[in-house]
Amino acid sequence: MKRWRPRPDERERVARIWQALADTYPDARTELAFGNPFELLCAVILSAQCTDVRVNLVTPGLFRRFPDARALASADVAEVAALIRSCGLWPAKSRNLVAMAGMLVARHRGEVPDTREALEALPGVGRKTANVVLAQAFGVPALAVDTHVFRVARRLGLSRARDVLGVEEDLGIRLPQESWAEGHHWLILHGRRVCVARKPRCASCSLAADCPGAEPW
DNA sequence: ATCCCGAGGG
DNA sequence: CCCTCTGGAT
Repeated sequence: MKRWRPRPDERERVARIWQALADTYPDARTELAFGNPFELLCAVILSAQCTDVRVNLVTPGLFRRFPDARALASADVAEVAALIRSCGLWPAKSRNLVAMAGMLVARHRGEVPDTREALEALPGVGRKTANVVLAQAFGVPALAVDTHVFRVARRLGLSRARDVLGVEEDLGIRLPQESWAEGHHWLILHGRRVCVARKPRCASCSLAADCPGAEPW
């Protein structure tokens, strides 16, 4: 089995893409600002299938009532559900939040672990959520690939954009070291504002010069 | 009607 | 691989 290597021209293209995203979305860092890894982890779990606006609406109340893993671990699931109801998927999310906090207390002294294995072992935490926490809370090079990121990568025609791992590798090769925390947000914003699912606004896309599918779609 | 800052389960 | 779970946006 031959080891995959990015072609030089694609490396340069990806570098240009990151630069364009950085220039286009200088406001990305402030969109999700949380005080500690615990709050970040909870907020990312809440954000599944739901906009950041609604997440930011419920998190203040949630964290005031349950400030840390120890408090949340002994919470009544129904009370958590009531606090996060407007975020959607609340049956699973509330159950997972309490169970997740319980595991933080039982296995990690109430702290958020900093390894992929430990994070993905938490209930309600998959690869995407683990990558967000790794990158934003611990500065670990990990690109979170959600449906927005995946769609953008696919339209850009990146060589391994057939699956999530391929997208991580395609885009990760040229993400600047100091930008791991924001890279994910740039792509999210781009996927929401410009490279939208139904009718992408290619005319006002800052990546159009490097996108093979700029016109049709 | 379709899709989404997913994950778990069949 | 498929499906379901919520509510909101478009």
